[in-house]
Amino acid sequence: MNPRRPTLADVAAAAGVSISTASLAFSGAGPIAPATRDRVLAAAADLAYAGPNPLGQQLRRGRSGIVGAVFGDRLRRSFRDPVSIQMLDGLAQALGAHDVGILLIPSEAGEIPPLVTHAAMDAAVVVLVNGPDDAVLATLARRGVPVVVVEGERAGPGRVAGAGSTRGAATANVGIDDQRGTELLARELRALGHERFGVVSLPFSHDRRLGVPDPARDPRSGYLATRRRLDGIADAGIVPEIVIETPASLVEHGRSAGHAILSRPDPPTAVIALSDLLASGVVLAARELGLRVPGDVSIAGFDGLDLPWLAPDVLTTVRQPLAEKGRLAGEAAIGLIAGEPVADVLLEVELQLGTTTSAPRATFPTRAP
Amino acid sequence: MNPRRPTLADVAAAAGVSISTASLAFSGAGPIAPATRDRVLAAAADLAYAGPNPLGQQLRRGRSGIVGAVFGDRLRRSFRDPVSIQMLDGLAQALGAHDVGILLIPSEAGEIPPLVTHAAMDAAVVVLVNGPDDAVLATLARRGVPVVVVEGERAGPGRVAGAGSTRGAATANVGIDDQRGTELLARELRALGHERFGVVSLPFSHDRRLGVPDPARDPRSGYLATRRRLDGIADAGIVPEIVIETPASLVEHGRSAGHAILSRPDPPTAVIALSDLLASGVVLAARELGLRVPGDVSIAGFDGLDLPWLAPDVLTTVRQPLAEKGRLAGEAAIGLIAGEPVADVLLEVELQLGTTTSAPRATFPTRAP
DNA sequence: CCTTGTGATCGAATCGATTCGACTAACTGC
DNA sequence: GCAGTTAGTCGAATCGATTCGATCACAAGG
Repeated sequence: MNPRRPTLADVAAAAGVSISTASLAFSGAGPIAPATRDRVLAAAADLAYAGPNPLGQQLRRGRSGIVGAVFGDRLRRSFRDPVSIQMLDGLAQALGAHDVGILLIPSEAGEIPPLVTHAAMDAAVVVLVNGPDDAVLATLARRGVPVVVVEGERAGPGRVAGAGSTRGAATANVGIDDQRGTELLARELRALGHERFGVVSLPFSHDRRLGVPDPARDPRSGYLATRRRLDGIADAGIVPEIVIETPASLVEHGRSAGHAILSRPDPPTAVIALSDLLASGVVLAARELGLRVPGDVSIAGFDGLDLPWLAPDVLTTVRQPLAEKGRLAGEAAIGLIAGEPVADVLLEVELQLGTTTSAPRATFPTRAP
Repeated sequence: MNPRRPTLADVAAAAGVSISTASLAFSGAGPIAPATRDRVLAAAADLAYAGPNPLGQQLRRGRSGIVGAVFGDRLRRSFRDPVSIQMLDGLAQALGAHDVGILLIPSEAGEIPPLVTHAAMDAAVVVLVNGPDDAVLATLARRGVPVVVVEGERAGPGRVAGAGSTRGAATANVGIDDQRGTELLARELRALGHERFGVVSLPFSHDRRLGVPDPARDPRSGYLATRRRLDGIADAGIVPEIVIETPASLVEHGRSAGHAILSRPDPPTAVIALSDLLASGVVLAARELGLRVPGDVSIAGFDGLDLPWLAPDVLTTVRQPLAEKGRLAGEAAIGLIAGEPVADVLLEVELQLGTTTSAPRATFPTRAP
């Protein structure tokens, strides 16, 4: 159709000015006579020139205006979870305020997506990290891409980025206090009088399965947030009677796990699920089994989501500031790109009591109905 | 720290070869002696050179390797809907197969996001379009970005892209047969004996509200998919007793609308919701009002999602191939980028009967319990 | 009248790669 | 032994912009 899109040079020629002047007309960075600018813009309109080619700008500036968002799974799975979405929403807000775009990078287990190795990005936000030696992090470090890790290794005071031989670029951490969250929850349930616990866990590692964890697979090599939440339960001095690992934070997995736990001969009186979606599945399972919540079994979650379909029940849970977490991750990325020193962030969580927890049913029936 | 990242020129110098030869060592496009290549790669490893700078490649190739995905709303809202997610998942798969990344572009009502005007992209996928004169589409056309429209204007046989003065780039359409979908659904309910209908609608336009539609606002200027689904109901010869517009496809909005419709003095016997999420909210509302589904009221949706929390009910709905739609949109984008002619796609939908619809309760009670 | 200052414009270098055409040297075939 | 290939390498142009420093004209100041 058309031989070629017009370039700044074409516009300059048509307006009878030099390329540098034409550039000034668009960027406004430098003195230019209003008449000249108008002439250039008129010529641009004439040629249907839609503004400077971003590719040229990017090369010149050494910036792509893009931050990669690496999620540790297929989008279908990651994004069925409102937790990821709210995070992403906060991230988009923070980056959008600086005209920075988000490049979506789903990362299947174990593989390094080509986008991680080849795509242009000024920084990356990596969510759901396995260990600190994650291959994705290593690749990004080698490329010199500044990285914000969300829910990764807990930051120490004197933390230094870039392990190994490769001098990696700057790194920042953003996360919540998972461990304290489940500890609060577990202590609360203990205080209510519960002594026998079941736990429905998030996946330990990329190697997803459903069932009772295999001791041979060390949870300590798995998702850090999962490990911390389990540790929090242990911190409260609780040893669960049964732990069931799920392949993902989804209602249906919670439901299966709930059935597995609650249809045992003498089920625990309290079930802690490591996410709200899982917990809501456990509530559904309890209802299906004819158990009253919290009369027969107390159920608690983690995240603080709105779960409209659980009405009239309201889940007892630990609220974490999800959008805030995303926003801070975005701002950290912006800071790293600007070359500023960026401090690690650990967000506080908050116990939020709902209607799904209460004291366990008495072993000896009381006289009240 | 380090003065500057090494470039291909540095590597070439270190290996004692020319820049062009060094380039060959990485790209493999052209003859090169194995020994030379090894020398170059060794030098690269030595300098911690992580491969050619994408920015340089992009400028040279004239391709960014990025497709923009424009969603007509905040991510938080768009992505709380599994419909968008599954689409996005299919899109990511198709584009990922060609090493093309997705740039996320949330687009608030009315505004043109800066990313649409400034970001580098080889093509764009635009979802949830208002009218064909959408400002975003116009901007992309002016920039010469090929566009795949999902759920936009229905394609005619001799469709020509680029309205107005700007010779826009190529365009393709991908969508489903919404109209036929709701028509099937409505006919089915009619065949069951229903005569009095309520409709819970998706938003008509960006101007979101909740309530009975204002006749002053012409739905014909709003979301095309919403309009088509309403038209399908009309095609079945049905005039609903009440239509309620919701601000978004979310369970809680369906629940509110369900309460509004079902708590009327003499409610309709069948409610058609234009999405499954809305329909599931209506089911919840019915349960809360003590109505039996489908005994007292039949409820149907649209999309064909898994709704685990509705168990043991299974929604009667119209299944649309969501991931497939995303995949096809991605492949269309790839085709447009390659400059191939791309045909419009209209995907078939399928009526899927569940447990939430049946014949209406008889006006004269039958003797059976 | 000459100097100094300033606003407007331009030329050329630069960002980091790819790729075409030219050149060299070694190798084949007669 | 010489013409014709061919594999390997290199120089230079190119992609489309930004930006620094130089130039030039004109006005103000002494």
